[in-house]
Amino acid sequence: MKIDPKSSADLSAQIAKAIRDAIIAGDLIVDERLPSEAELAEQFDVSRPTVREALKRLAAQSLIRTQRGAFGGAFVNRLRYEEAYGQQVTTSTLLLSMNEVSFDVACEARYALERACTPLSAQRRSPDHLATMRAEIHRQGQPGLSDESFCASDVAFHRALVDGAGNPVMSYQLAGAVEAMQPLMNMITFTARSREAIVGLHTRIADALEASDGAAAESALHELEAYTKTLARDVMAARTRG
Amino acid sequence: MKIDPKSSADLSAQIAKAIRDAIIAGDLIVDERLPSEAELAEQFDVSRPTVREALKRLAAQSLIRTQRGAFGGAFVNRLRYEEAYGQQVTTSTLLLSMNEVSFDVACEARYALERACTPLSAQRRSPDHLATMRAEIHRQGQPGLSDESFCASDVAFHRALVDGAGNPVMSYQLAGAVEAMQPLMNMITFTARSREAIVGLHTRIADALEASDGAAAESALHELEAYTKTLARDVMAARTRG
DNA sequence: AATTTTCATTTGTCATACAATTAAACGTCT
DNA sequence: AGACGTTTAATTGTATGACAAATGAAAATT
Repeated sequence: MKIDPKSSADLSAQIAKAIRDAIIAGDLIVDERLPSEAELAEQFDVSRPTVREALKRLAAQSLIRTQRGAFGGAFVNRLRYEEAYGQQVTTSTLLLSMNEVSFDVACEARYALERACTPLSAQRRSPDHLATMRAEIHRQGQPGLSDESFCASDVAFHRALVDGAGNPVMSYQLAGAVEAMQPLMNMITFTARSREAIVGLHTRIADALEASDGAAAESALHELEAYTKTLARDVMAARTRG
Repeated sequence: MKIDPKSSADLSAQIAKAIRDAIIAGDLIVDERLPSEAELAEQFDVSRPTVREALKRLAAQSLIRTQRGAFGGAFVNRLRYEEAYGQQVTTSTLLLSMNEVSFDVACEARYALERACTPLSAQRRSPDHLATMRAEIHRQGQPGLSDESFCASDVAFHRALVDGAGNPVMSYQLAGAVEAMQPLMNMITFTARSREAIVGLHTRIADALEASDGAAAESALHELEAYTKTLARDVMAARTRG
């Protein structure tokens, strides 16, 4: 685990990279304790603040966790799905907000990936998943629900759909695609009429999954994608006129 | 932009969160310069090393970049697809390696998502994408190619397939799913016979995309998934016996 | 006008010190 | 002996001050 003295990069970045590579390569295993900051400083021949900056970089990626006190220190962190979700969502959200991604492009990606889960979800969804979907559908039909709550419920519904596929890797991958869309969706004003249409499509999806009919669910998702794009287009048009 | 003095979390983590939230909320826009470290230290009422640790956390997520010298400082970074790819791949790779995800589960997720790109790729792939795929297929047929190079070429092939969909958000989302599998794929020894089978399926996929036949491409991808799982099972079986 | 020099600003790094936390080791009392 | 509080050593968290290195602007010089 060495650093390149003639590199132009920050020392803390180099040290972070060296440790990160060691973790990825399996030289440092989960829950293994890294040397103390003082020891690392000596090993890399830098000061402790520099080592600390490197460790904070790794902590920001959830690669390590630190614990104070005697027998504390920095430990290789087992990356949990939950933490990975969070990073995925943050990254995806920023990517969408900073790169002028059109609503249609983001929407297309999201629904295409979601449809990929549908056949599996039709086979494997548990009664729990179905119950969650039904509950969210009911919630979406409540009058007086704010647009933001409606969106949040929408995300919960789709998340249940994705989780129904019973593949945690897919759930993780989809988290970014679905949740990162939420800020974009929040720009839409959902009229009673459009909510009714969406609830109808959600019901069709839930029914199809209950009947283990993947194709029907996929078809409803296609329609939902098209309808969502239409809603967004209307919002844009109204905004341009106003 | 405030921090909570009674929180138990590290000050640097709180400060990083405050700035990150400001970026996500749009209070700090792309290329905007943050106050100098000294000013931030004063604003948050902490020392400069603490501020620096916070900034390094943000730099690790590519949220900011720093520049030395007069009129230098920390700037809000435009998150590029390339950087987002990198983080996605790192996170996904660690997730797969640390959570004892079975090969089948990872493989299923990858091919399911990839199939989601196929119909779009069949419609939109450019001659360039096709040429890349053909080139990689040719490469994969070369005798004397190492297993690692074969895997790398495989990734390049599938990446061209995904990019062919012409949706950068999908390409970004898929980067993790495809590249994170590589370490798992590298465990497989590809015999001349199995390479031939894979090249054959790749050719079918390329042909289907050239003919704009999404269904045929999807079908070939399904077979490729099944075949890959079979290969992995054989390796596992051999390892158990040996 | 072009070039060089100076200079102020800012990040990068170092050294040192102290506070806060924590678990183990130790000692005391029952 | 065992339960329970106390000390202690190790380690991270934070602060202070200093200097080096880079960098662009401004001033001085040719």
